[in-house]
Amino acid sequence: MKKQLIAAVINNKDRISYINLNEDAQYLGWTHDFNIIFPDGVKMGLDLNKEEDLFLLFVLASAWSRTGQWENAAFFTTYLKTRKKYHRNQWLDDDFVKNEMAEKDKNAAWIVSECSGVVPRKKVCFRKDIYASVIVIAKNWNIIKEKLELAECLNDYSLFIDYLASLDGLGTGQKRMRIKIPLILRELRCQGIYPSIPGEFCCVPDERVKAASKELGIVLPTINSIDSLFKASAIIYQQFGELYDIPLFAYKDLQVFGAFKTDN
DNA sequence: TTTTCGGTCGTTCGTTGTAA
DNA sequence: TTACAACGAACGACCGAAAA
Repeated sequence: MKKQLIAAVINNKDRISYINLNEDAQYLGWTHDFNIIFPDGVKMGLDLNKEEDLFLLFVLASAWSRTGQWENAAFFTTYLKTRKKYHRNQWLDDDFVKNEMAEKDKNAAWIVSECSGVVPRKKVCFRKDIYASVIVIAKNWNIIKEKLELAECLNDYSLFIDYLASLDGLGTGQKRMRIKIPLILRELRCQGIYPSIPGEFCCVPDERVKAASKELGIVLPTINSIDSLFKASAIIYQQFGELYDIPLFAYKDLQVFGAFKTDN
């Protein structure tokens, strides 16, 4: 069953936007290529060597750390990238943020109409509460970078994880970000920025992934702490290795395509 | 007919409480 | 301590009714 799922992922890499595999079926990361294409033909992606794109990675993770379809977070990040709204100073300016919030619906409609590649399943919406989170990232940006570098130096990523998980307001309201922290680590690992990040830290056990795990009989702990989060991540990594959580995330989409059938 | 409004439902989190 | 279920927050999606 697991082998069939992995085979389905590899065989359908060109049909599903977020399955970014190279010729050797090596996973390149979600942000390597969003498969969202700008009118000038340029493809949306993040180059995490660049500071502004690294900033957007955190924005993506925080935006994704909320209810709603993943396309919302992806298009929000795409919008910020194409309009060059990825400098921390912009987000420390109240008027800039107010203006962004006031025009969020217009901007969401605009970016979807401009781009091709990914067809959102539902109407794309920029949630009004993500703006406060971008401000939190901007305010703490220098420390975030320091913690990341320190973690790499000491080869102890729990320093970075614990810090990020302690920041109020990266989730909805004053809540913290948790479930998408492994996404940040995975992208940094996949793009070779910090290759020493253990793969066990890199799998996201979100609702889609948990539901697929359950159907496949992969038992994950209930996630209500950093500890249980990374326990779940490690189990997924054990199962799918360098494909991380992608097979589980893609499970339902592959079934819809008829690319993967369950026996029962 | 088209647009706006209002209420309900669904979702995906993080947190809290409880029992093993 | 650890594991798990239940809860509540914070939205958006959806749909039908009312207004324009």
